Amino acid sequence: MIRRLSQARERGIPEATVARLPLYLRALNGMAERGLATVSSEDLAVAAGVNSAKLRKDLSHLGSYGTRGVGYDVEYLIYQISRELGLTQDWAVAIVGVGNLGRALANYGGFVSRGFRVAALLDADPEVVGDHIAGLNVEHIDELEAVIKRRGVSIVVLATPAAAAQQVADRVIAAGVTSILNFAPVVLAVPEGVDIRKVDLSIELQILAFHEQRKTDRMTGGPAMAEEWPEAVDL
Amino acid sequence: MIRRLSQARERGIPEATVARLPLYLRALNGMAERGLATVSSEDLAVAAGVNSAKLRKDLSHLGSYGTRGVGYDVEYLIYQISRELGLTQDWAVAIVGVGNLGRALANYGGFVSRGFRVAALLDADPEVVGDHIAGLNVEHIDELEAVIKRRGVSIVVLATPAAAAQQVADRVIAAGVTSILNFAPVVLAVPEGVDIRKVDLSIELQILAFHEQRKTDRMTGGPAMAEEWPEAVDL
DNA sequence: GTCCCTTTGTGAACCGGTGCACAAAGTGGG
DNA sequence: CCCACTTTGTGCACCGGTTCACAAAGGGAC
Repeated sequence: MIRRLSQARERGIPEATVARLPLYLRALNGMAERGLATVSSEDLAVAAGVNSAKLRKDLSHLGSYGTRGVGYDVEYLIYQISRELGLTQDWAVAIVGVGNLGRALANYGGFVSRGFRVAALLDADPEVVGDHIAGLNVEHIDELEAVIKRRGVSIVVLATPAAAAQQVADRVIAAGVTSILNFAPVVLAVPEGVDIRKVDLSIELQILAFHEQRKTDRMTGGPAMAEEWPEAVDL
Repeated sequence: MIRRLSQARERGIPEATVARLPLYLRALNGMAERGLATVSSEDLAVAAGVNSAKLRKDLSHLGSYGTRGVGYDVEYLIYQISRELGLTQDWAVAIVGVGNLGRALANYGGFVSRGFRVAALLDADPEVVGDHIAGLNVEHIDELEAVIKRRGVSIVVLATPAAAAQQVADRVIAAGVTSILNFAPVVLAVPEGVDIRKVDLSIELQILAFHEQRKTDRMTGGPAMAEEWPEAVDL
């Protein structure tokens, strides 16, 4: 029988909460560095840029780690969030595609600091295979399955051209990887049980452009008047 | 009085819809290249990786651009979405911070193709100022306000170290920019009316790690047992 | 021990977004 | 012209997530 912990810590933390935990963690680390021992939900919420009720509800999903009238113990909360996110273990990450972006990712400091270790760099271009980047030797894509197995890679970052992404994804999934961070501008088709997260630089800019256009429209006059589409009426 | 358009095209497209429009646009461009004249909501939905009812509802927010029994005219829909997103005009983007990431962004092809033009690169490090990257001369951060004004920059991409991001943000906002894409791992404080979008590589990985941990936990046995926290009971 | 102050944890209303399911609208064949 | 078929556009029920507001819990002073 499983020992019942302090309280209702069911399996199943809301996705929206999971996405904010790293934010809280970062804020807490800053506070720990500045020597704060405890922090209130209000202060932590401000530091993380969210509302304090939301923060408390988020933390309540992990357990009851605060003290009423006092706040949260910074170190203890850091430990709890880290453990929940799985950052107390070390994750081997492989980056496939060593173009400009892949290189930037390989050199990005934010990974190492959080339990992530870039364990391999792979590329199809014989020109870059053999290069040394961020202390790693770039290996040929043919080695993909072997490298994943040998180094215990469990997360793969795709920084390949769009055309190659699906086929690389298929291979890493066949090799047993179930977590992929995709920077290629394509919608990947993956089987049930594989987690994909997508980062798309151009989409982010397009969303900004939409709002920017709205703002300047509002300045200059009526909505959607200046650039009327003439053939719209005939539809 | 404003001429009433075909139908209920109120100001205010749901945020979730806006975030998907670029996805549809990309899928449509692929179809246009392959010579398709029309497409059904079902086919377009599959290509964009969403459900077809959602797609139809999204498009209905722009207007009634489909033909029942037939589908959507590919070219016409591309035009409508582009116009709605503001991609029919040309946006001057400045990238601040020319480290690994800034360089990768400057060379990223996905920007230019969509009405975005990298109009300036800026950095504080005298070592990189004067370098030529992606056909542009890297300018000193002291020139920030002048460059923004002179080149009509309306969107700024922050690729600086975390410590510098807030202060650069303050300056670009003071210079009149109201749209910022932030890659620095900090929560920026900005006044009302300024749009910030944040891309955080390390957060994405942490979310993947969370799910990956869940998956492997489920394999190996009980939830959260192997790594029990011994001091939890004393709280 | 009692009272007052602070801050957590959460019930409940609310809100935006999703997906089903179907009526309305259009096409094409005979 | 009419009927059978296709596909859009949307009303409605549902769901996850946010926010408010407050009771419960702990700390500290006296």
